[in-house]
Amino acid sequence: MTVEETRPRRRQARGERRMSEILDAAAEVFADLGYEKATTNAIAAAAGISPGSLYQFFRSKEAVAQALADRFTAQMRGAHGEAFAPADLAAVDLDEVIDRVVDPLVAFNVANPGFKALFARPDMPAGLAAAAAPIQSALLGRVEAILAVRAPDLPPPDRARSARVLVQIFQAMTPVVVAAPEEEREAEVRELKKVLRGYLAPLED
Amino acid sequence: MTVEETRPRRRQARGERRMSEILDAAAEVFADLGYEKATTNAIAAAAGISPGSLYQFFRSKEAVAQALADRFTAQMRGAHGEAFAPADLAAVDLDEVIDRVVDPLVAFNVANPGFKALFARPDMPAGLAAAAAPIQSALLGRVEAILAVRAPDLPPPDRARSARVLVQIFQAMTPVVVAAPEEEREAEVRELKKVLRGYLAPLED
Amino acid sequence: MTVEETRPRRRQARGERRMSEILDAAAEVFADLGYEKATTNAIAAAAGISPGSLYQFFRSKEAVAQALADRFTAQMRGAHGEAFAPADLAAVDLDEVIDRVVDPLVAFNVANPGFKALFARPDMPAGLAAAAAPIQSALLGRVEAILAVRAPDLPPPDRARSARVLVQIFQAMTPVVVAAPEEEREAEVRELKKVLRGYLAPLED
Amino acid sequence: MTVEETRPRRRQARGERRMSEILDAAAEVFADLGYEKATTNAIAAAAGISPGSLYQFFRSKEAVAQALADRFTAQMRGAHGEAFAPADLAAVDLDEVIDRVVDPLVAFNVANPGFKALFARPDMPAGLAAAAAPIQSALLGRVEAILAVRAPDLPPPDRARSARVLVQIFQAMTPVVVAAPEEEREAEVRELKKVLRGYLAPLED
DNA sequence: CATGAATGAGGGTTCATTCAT
DNA sequence: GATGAATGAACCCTCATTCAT
Repeated sequence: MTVEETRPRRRQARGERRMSEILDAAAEVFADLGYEKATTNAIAAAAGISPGSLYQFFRSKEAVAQALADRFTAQMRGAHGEAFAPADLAAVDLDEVIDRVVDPLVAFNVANPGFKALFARPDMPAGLAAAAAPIQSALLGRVEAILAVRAPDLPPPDRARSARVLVQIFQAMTPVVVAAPEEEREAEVRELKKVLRGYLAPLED
Repeated sequence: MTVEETRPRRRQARGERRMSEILDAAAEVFADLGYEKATTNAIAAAAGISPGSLYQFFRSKEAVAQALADRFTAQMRGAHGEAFAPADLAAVDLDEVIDRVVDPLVAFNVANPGFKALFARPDMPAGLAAAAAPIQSALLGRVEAILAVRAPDLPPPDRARSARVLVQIFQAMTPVVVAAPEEEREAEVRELKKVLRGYLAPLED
Repeated sequence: MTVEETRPRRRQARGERRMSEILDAAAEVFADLGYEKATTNAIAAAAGISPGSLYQFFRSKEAVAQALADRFTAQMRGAHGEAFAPADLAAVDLDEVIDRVVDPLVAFNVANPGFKALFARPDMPAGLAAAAAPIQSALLGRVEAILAVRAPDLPPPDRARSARVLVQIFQAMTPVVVAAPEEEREAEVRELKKVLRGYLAPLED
Repeated sequence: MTVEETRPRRRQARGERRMSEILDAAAEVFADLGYEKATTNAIAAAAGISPGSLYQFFRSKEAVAQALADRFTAQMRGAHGEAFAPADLAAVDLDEVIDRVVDPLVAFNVANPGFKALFARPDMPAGLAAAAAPIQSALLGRVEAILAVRAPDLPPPDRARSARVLVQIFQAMTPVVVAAPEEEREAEVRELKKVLRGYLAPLED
């Protein structure tokens, strides 16, 4: 009994490990070559498996990217999950609000350079954009929530647009921050925050 | 004499028209599919010619993209060539400075939706990035020049960085502006300008 | 009347000159690149005409090679036409017989490097080999005739075979002779003659 | 252990067999059509595989020809490897020397009709000629060695030239020998030997 | 007749995917 | 489950040939 349960479980566990390894490899290859130029054979090789094995875990190249997107989404959610929780959001300084939102996001992007490398590319199958959507909309929702507290007079439609603008700014500057050498990263982040602040401050009056 | 001169001229004219048509088609196809997925046969078909004909005008797929880049560069230079000229740049209102820089650029991007579509993609051969570089650095230089006048106290290194940030913001938000439906474009542009102003204003003191 | 006759004649003359120029160009290009790699456009360009014009004179690439072969054949016939004539063939020294046959052939091949370059290649359409056949068989016939006089005891079938062998030797060594630098050509020809002599001498007894 | 070793070995064996089959097919197609006109798809089809499979074993069309050249070289080396060994080369009859050199070479060429067909063509990429060079120079070297013993008075430069001439004769006449119908082959070989003898004999005095 | 742009079949090669082992 | 050879459609590009001017 114990044996019978253990074996499948081990199998499953090994399978999940394999999938994870494949995704690691895929993240690397996608980051290096871009979605189009990355070959499934290259991903399989980077994962130390055969092309055939890759297809035992993923139905297609796109499915690999999808799964990678999902994993990124999950990781990201974890990364800044509780950042916004405090109810005293209204009381705190604007700069601190920005810090609390931006810092974990930057940390995540620095830790996962493959993320932007994959999703910044507009040359991916439609399905991929969909996979990236949840994370985008989660971020959007939270920024809107913050605006609702910090700029209560802003009419909802304007609020939605402003949130979009803020997210856009962030996403535009992230690649530069990630690509910057360690010692200049701090300065780049400061600029990013300046931009956000310059746009946010007038909304708060 | 007239005849002898006319014939080559006509030929040349026809050739240039064809090249232009091919570039139009290429802009469309590249915009739709991205550089990698765009096939030379598709471009030829979109231009209403045979694959072989395309190669009478362009040595390779990359050469087509190169030529397209060059054409964009030339068009863009024309589009906002004199926008910055006024020597009274120091006297004028910040909002007007922004208007004078942003408006022609937006107009160009709206008129040439393929531009961003092609150059936003990081999956292109090295040569292409080089083709896009002049326009980017021209823009950068002008923004720096403006900063030199409007924020003379800013140390040059900071000035360079600020210019980069401003250009980045612009380039990040342009796709949204271009993609927006006619009736909302104005509003999007307003937001873009707000962002730029929010970042610029503190630098001027 | 005079006019009516003159114009066509001039036309014809010009046409024949054009054809000749094309063949000159073709000989060069074929010699440089080989039959397969030579493009009709390259031949036309070398002849200073347009691709379309080439096809006004020759129905196809193969036809050009055919005509070139024919011209070579004619030239060659002229080159050593009377070399064998003397009835005193039986009296003369073997070495002189060889000289009288070999020298004009070598001279022709040196003067027309394109000849071997084109016909030494086995990658040509079947028709071309046919075009080269007459010259080959003419040469063969004359060598047989010589053998008939110099080695009258040789049974005809053996004679034919020997003739073939002699021609083969000659054709095998010609490219080397042609390719040799001026100052070594003489020595190469001497070797060629030695080989021929070594094979011929025993037949004469 | 046995199993673990057997599997890769089988794989390798199958791979080598496939490579060999492809080379067989290539030899045929190259022989029929020449290097240029031979298409990789035709080779693949002749080998009973798909175009893609061919490229699993050979990086390019040229690589196929290269490998074919290498195989020919190896086979040929084996074919007449020990033919020249005897130290009593000086004592033996000239005719027997010729027999011992010519017979295995002829046998090889009869057994591998594709060999000459491929290497006689001057229209191949530069790399191919290089692949054929070793065999040529090996033959050349051995002939020179023989001359050194049989015609010791010949000055080295003359010896080199004579060796070249002998090899040339052989290579020029081989195609005819190979192409000859079975029952006439013997006679052709006899002629070939006569030519060689006629050139060699005077050198020996 | 000349021109040279236009044609389009076909060549070498790649790669996502499948399948026999 | 794993392997990696096999597949074949599709890509970029060439070139012999045609045809409108």
